[in-house]
Amino acid sequence: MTEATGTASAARVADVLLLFADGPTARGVSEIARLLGMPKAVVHRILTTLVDRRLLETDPGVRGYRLGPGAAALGARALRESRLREAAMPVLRELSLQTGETATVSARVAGGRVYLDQVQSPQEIKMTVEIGRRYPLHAGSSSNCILAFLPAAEREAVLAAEITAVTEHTLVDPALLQDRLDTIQHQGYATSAGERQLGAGAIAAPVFGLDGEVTGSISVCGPATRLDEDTRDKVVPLVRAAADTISRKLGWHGGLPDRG
Amino acid sequence: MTEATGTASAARVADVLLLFADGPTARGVSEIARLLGMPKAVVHRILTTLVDRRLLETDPGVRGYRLGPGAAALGARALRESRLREAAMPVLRELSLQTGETATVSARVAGGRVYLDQVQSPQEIKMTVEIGRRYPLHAGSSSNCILAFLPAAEREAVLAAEITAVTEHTLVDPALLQDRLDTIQHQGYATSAGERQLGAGAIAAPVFGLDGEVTGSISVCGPATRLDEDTRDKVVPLVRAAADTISRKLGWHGGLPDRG
DNA sequence: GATTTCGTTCCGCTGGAAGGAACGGATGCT
DNA sequence: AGCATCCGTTCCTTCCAGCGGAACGAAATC
Repeated sequence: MTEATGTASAARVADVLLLFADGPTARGVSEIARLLGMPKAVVHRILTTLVDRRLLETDPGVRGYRLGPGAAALGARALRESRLREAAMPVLRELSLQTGETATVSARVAGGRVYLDQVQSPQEIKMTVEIGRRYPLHAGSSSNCILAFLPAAEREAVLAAEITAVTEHTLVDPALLQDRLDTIQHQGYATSAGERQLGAGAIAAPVFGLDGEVTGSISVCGPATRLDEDTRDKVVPLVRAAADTISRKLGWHGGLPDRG
Repeated sequence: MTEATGTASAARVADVLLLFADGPTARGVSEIARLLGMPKAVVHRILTTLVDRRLLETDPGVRGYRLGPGAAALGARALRESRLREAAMPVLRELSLQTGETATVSARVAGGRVYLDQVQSPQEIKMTVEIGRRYPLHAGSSSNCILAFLPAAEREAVLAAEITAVTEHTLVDPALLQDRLDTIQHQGYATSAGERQLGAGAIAAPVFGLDGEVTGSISVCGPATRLDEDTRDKVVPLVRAAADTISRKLGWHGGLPDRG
């Protein structure tokens, strides 16, 4: 929204581009102009340039723009060479081995988080996630983990925004959600059951970067029937230890207020 | 290079971003400024903005910038929802079934092409490609296919640029390469053996978009020992037919000069 | 310790982008 | 069919935001 850093024109380009990260596959000039509060002429010029560079492409019938192969090349590399992902994967392999469930790693992005990668459970019935898909921060344990450890200002901005139920088990009351975030912040991990996907359970812990800010989270997830309260006691310390290991790999060197 | 369309400032942003599509993982301000011929101050401002939007992130020791999770979110979606990919995948499944080899689909991007997706061969010894990785247009059959059907101006620009050998079997003489491109354009498909990767063989055909321009290519690839001259005669018509099917799905409705 | 090279900051000038308005085509509603 | 709306695109003038040369401190190299 506010652009204090860098140049406003570059921010406009980035904002236009990021609009394509979720929502409808194709968007039109007027729609984008309305969403970002820019004149249509400006949006049109930016879109033209991005098409020229193949970051976007025009939809067949000349109605609307969508992501192009240039963005694909960029993103595939971003996924492949993410520092968080590289630090997490060996730890996740271990974690998946210990628990027998799928282990995932997510990174914080503007407006939510994305799954960077996963190590799939060897079991026949298992949970898998969609790499690179963006999810909001208010539902699910991987999301809530990030939200709970965000700087207060950013956290409140998310809570103030509209909260839409993803499933019937999503917490939609901001006050209740705030309570849960307090608990998560206090105990250093998050659990969830069916908030983002029905029948799924997960245990997640936050990952911190060099500067001490939360850069993402990891989770162990599977069918809710297997991740019951008994197994949870066994899994929680494993997930927390794994998250710590990854944070340290990223250069983080601190402690959590109410942790350990 | 030349920016006649849209705005120059947006083009600068796109160019900075696209620089991260290949080459070193992390790049510095001065390096980018040198590569793009911009003042350091400008590059620095753009980078600052892109970091703010999480399309880029700063490397640990504050030395250099690299792709961030925002780019990952963008690109994952671009791959997932590419029209070319969606049109190609069912056809590639069929093609892989018929040939027993790996089938791939590539899209043209600035400075080369990227693999959008593949259907892997069921055999134990098989060839696989790296999704999202960018390759130059002068080596390999998937690449040459695109190059051969590019508008003359663009093709000559590629040929004029420096041609570096990827393996010992890469054609580096522009004249010889031009001859091959003529052949490909004439017969409507391309074959290669070990140009991009030693021991690998491939048969590729171009895919055209609504406007009749080549938007990418598909290939059947595997160990060179299995893709010999005998099997080639069987595979070529299958690949050509598959490419035609995909082109038609994309709204293309024309014929090739020396084809059929 | 000297020197190069880095990332970052400052500031005055100017040229390119902004953006309101108008156009023509497509679509949908009555 | 006629009307109204909404779309993408283009035009043109005004002005302010970004350009970019230069200077700075830090860090790496020799």
